[in-house]
Amino acid sequence: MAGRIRSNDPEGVRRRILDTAFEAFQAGGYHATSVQDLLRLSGLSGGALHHHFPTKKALGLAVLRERVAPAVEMTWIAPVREAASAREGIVQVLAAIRSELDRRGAVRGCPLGNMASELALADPDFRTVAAHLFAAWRSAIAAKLREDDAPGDAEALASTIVAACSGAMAQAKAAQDSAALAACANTLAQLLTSPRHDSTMIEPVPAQSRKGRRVSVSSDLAGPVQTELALE
Amino acid sequence: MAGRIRSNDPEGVRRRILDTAFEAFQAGGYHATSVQDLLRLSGLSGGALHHHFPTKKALGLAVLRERVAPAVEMTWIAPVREAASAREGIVQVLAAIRSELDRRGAVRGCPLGNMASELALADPDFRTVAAHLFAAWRSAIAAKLREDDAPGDAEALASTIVAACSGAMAQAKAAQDSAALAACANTLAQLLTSPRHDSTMIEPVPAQSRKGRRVSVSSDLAGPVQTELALE
DNA sequence: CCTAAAACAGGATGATCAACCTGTTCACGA
DNA sequence: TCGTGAACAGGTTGATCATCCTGTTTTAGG
Repeated sequence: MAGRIRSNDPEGVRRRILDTAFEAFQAGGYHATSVQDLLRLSGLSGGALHHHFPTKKALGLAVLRERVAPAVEMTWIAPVREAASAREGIVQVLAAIRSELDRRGAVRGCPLGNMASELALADPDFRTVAAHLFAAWRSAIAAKLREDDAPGDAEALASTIVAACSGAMAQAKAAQDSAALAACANTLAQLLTSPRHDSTMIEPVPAQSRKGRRVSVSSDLAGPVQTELALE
Repeated sequence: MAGRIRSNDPEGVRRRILDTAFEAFQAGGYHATSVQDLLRLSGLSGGALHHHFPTKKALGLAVLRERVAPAVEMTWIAPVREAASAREGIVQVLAAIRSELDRRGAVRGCPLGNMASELALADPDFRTVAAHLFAAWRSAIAAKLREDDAPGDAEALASTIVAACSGAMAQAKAAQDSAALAACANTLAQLLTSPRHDSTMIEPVPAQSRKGRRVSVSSDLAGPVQTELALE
C-alpha cells in the first residue's frame, strides 16, 4: 500500500516547504498562493505540510522569520556592515541586486516589502515581524552612517535610504525594469557624498543623454516575465 | 415580491461599488477582499456588481484607473505642480499625508504602492496600469525639478523621490507609525536644498515637531482636479 | 401605449479553499 | 523486540470563492 517514498527527513521536508513557500509568495503573493499550490510545487503531501505548519499563517510567519529575515541579513545588513562606508555598501548592494535581476530576467520586488505590504494590515503578528525586520535593516545602515561620522540624524537618513531602496524595487517591479534601482543608487551615492570628507562627486548617470535617455540595462523587457509558477 | 428598494441610479451604484472596493482593497488587499465582502459592505446585490463589473479583475482595474489614479493626481501631482518648488511641494504633501494619518489613527500605506505590489506580478494588465501611474507621479516631480533648474538628472532624482515616499509609507504601514514619513520629509528637504543656489539649511531633526509650515494642501484638493490620467 | 434594452434582485453553481483526520511508516529508547 | 511517538500519506470536510443565470423593475424611444 506504499503510495509514496518516504524520506523521513524532517529537516529536509521543512526546508523544502519553506523554500517553496518563499518562492511562491514572492512570485504570486501570500493570498494568491494556495496550500495546494505549495503541495503541487513541492511535491509533498498535505499531511506533511500540516504536520510542520498547522496553519497557513504559521507557514507565512515562518517564511518571514526563516527566509525573509535571513535574506535581508545576507543581502543588506552583512554587506553594509562589512563595507568601507555606508555609501560604498549601499551602492554595492544595489548594484548586486540589479545584476541579479538582469540575470534573472524578471523583477519580483523586495521580499520584505512584498510580504509586509500585503500582510501588515491583515494580521498584527505579520505586522510586528515586518516592523522588526524593517527596523533591523534601518539600524544596520544607521550604525554604518554613525561609524562614518555622517552629518545629520543617522536614524532618519537610514530610514529614508531603506524607503528609497524598497520603493525603488517596487517601482522596478511595476515597470519590470531595473532603471529605478540605478536611479536610486546614483541619487543615494550623491546624497551620501559628504563634501567635507570626500570631494569626489559621483557622475549623475553613467551613460546619459538628456533626451530619450535610457539607463543602460542589459536585458530590458525582452526576457520572459512570467516565472514557471502558473498563478493567474 | 419587491424585496429591495431600487434606486435605479447606474452612476451612483457604480460609484458606490468603486468607493467600497477602493476602501476595502486599501484596508485588506485585493485578494483578501472577496466580492461577497464588497456586497456586504456596499449593501448591493450580486447582480448589480456583476452588471457593472463582469469580473473581479475588471473591478480591480477600474479601481486603479478611477480611484487610485485620481488619488495620485490629487495628492501628489497637482500639489507639486502648483507649489513654489519641488522641495516645497514634496514637503507640504508629506506633511499633509502625515497629519491625515495621525488624524485617522491608522496607517494604510500608499494606495498605488499597495495595489501595485500585490498585483504587478499577478497580471500584466494590472502591472501596466501601475507602471503608468508610477511614471505619471515621477514625471510630475521631474517636471518641477527641471522648472527649478535643479542640478543633476531630474528623472533619476524624481524616481528616487517617488521611491523614498512610497517606501516610507510602506515602512510607516508596517510600524503603524508616521515617523518614517517625517524622516523622509526631512531628508528629502535637505537633499533638495541645493548648496549653490540656496543656503537655507533645513532644521536638523524636528521629527515630531514642525514649525509654522502651512498645510494648505486641502485647498488645493478642493480645486478643479483632472480625474483622468493618461492610461495607455 | 407598446416594446426593447438597460438596470438591477436574488439565488444557483461548480470550483477551490484551508483545515483536519484517519491510517501507515519510520526512528529510537528500553 | 517491543512500544511509543514523531513523521508522514492521502483523502475528506464544510465553508467560501468568483461567476453566472433567471426573473423583475425601470428607463427610453417610437
